[in-house]
Amino acid sequence: MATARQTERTAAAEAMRPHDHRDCIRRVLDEAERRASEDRVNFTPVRRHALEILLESHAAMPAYGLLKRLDEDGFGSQPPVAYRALDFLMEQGFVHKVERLNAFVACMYPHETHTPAFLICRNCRSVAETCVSPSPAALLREARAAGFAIERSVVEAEGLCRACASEGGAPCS
Amino acid sequence: MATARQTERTAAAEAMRPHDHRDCIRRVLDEAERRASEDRVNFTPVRRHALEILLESHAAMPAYGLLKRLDEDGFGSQPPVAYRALDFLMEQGFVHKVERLNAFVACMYPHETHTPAFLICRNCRSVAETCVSPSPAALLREARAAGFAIERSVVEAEGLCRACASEGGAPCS
DNA sequence: CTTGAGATGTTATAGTATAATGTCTCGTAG
DNA sequence: CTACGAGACATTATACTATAACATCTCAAG
Repeated sequence: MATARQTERTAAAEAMRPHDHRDCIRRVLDEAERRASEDRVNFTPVRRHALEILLESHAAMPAYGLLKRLDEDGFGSQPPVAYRALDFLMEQGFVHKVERLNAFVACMYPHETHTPAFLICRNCRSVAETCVSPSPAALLREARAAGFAIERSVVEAEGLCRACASEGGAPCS
Repeated sequence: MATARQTERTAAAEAMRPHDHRDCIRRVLDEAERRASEDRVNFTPVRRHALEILLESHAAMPAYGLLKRLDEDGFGSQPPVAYRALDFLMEQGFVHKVERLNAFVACMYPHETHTPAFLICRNCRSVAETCVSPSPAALLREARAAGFAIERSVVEAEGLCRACASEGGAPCS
């Protein structure tokens, strides 16, 4: 597990650092492809293309931003086009919704179910996803005491990424 | 700190259990009142009444639900009425937004700044707030490695509360 | 007095999401 | 072969959430 831990430790740092983004895209897209065919789900062109669009950056994209892109690329202009694709991608775990932003990001860890945690830059909207352990022990204790069955949870942390901080809060290039 | 820990351990259980809710209301309202006068902020009638409305239950209330109530009680019918009151209450830490629901709940711990964690029933929308420790160590490590400065964070856990589970998922009475 | 900040009033609009219904396609059971 | 049913997609309409922009009021400090 040495490599896994290494990856986990530096995932957010990597996501926020300039890097060859085509690698992210290819890696995640391949994995999604594989999972989809394995699970016998219908990874149609509009769904695949929606994922590709979301993979283009680590920033969260609003549904209507995605819709605009899909429309430009000939997939239709009505809201359900985007929301249906997003619903599918979220069901498969390929995409997460960042509630704080009402926006969506491609999952960087599509290979495993997990509790996502996000570092959300309030300035440039970049979103670094990290794999943290499932809900903290304290929360699980609380839930058990309350007879509450946790089905899914998320951690959303808002702040300033390194790039925006060093620019004094100015927008990212 | 024995009492504090006791409280912390059972907070969610208490919130989700039937209880004399007037105690919650009075306790939190008194505390808010005290804090407001201490901080010299203007706890105006509409702001106070908005908090009272949110305190009436442990369920999350949408902004337009609050607005409807405020309107019925003579405080005006336009969206800014509700959103301004909510902005104030959130700034003071008297109210939290539950992003998952686009809805608002009165804070049960208005006496201290904290990282809220919510147990959100997907069925009846009841929200139990618990005081967990600030962001888990793993997330802080990630953030530090990424040069990301966390300013605020929240944990939102969705699931089924005891009441809804025992009713087979039927709505709460 | 006056003036400036905070609170509120009012109108308009932007942004997010889903309901409801119909059509199309394609695999498959009969 | 063909009728059926499920899933995907098309289309229209509408509901819900949130903020911009500007006018007015009030009251305490200078």
